[in-house]
Amino acid sequence: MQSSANSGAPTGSRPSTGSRPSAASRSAAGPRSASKILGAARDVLARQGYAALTIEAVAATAGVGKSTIYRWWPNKETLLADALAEIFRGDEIPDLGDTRAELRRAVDMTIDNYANEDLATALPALAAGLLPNPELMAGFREGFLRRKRENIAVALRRGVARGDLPADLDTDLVQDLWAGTVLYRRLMVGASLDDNLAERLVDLVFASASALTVGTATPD
Amino acid sequence: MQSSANSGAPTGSRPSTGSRPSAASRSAAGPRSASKILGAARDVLARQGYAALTIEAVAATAGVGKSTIYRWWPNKETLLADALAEIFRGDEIPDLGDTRAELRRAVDMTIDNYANEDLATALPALAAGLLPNPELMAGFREGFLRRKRENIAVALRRGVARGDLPADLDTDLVQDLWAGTVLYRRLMVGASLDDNLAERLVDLVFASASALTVGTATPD
DNA sequence: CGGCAAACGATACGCGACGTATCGTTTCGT
DNA sequence: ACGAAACGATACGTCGCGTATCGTTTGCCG
Repeated sequence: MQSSANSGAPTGSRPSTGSRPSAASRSAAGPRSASKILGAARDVLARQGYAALTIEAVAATAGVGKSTIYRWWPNKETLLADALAEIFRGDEIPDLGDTRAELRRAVDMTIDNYANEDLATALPALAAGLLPNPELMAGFREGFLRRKRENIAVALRRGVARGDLPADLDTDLVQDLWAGTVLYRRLMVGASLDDNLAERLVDLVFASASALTVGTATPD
Repeated sequence: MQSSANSGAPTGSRPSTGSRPSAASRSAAGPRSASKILGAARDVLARQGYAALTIEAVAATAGVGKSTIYRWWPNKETLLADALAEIFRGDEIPDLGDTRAELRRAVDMTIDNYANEDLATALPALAAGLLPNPELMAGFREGFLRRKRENIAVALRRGVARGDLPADLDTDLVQDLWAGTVLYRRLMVGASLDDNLAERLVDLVFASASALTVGTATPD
């Protein structure tokens, strides 16, 4: 589980520790309880579901005062964002020598992330909560999405290098397609996320090279 | 705007009026204020945003007592579901004689629905709120999604009949692809929903017929 | 080793929203 | 004109957010 390598400082827009890593030689303060708190958030989510995921429940579960949480995260959303960033997987895709196998792995990873109902609930709820606040939303995208997407983009580019995918493949659109379809099915339609879906989403990329390139769709 | 033809009884699991449309000739009790309330919900959403969309705000805007709302909708989610069902468009696609033009119109309609930030926020927030309650979620899918999707499926089937699309096209998957990508871009990525995107999503269906059929993806 | 500042836990508070309950009033069909 | 259904107002209990206060623990630095 490499995506949770960071168990450190919260990203709650009040950087405290992380912001001046060089200036003050020592001390400079920092949370002693961040990992305990994020762990408790995971716990509450897993055991009692998203609806029960309140700051007060997390504080109680972590054996921590509410004030400690609010000292490091400005609000519920930022805490939840940090907790989800640790839960959702977005690992690097190893070089398997086989483009199709790598892409299948990328899709499977997305599907796994949504397998749990509480995760599938928490992510859109969080995103919707963040949307009206551009600053928080930007932080969320940076901390939550960027790395995962880049890891998959690397695999896509390997496929391009192998000649299996078109040189001007739009790696962003491909990922939006995958992740969007999976999210939409899970959240809105309630359809199953099975092997068949995964396989077809991979097929799609191979079958529709012309529509997934970065150029304009219909050059005239 | 044909999708909002129903301005009538709420779907809040307490059907009252709507459930026996034939039995009692008339009267039989029913909300006199449903349309006022749903209109107020639209109003609050449009004018003050999703965060301000509370039952009490809707009641005040509608000039209605809170109790009247709770008399017909068991909770906030069901009211919101009915309000959104009236707001989001899902019209029939007219027969234009041109498959590509019809599909483009379908995609544009989805994009339009998400153009407004409050709508783009409200829908995933609502869906996430309903997800833990299967009964409410089922009602929402029935009342909100089914007609819109069927209208688009009709256009897709016309394309099949014209020979422009493969006979075993998976019309559900196609729609998940479109709607999912648009939702994901809007909600998670923050990317623009422009003509280029619409055009490429339409292209995708034409270019990847083999991956979008109802059969198994990889027959062996 | 002693001191000090940061981090901490507890607790109380104000606020707003949900959802319930009560009650007198209006509407409307018969 | 009557009565039932729908209504509006209002008060209430509960819960969770986020703030504020305060005394206590921790651990680094001299």
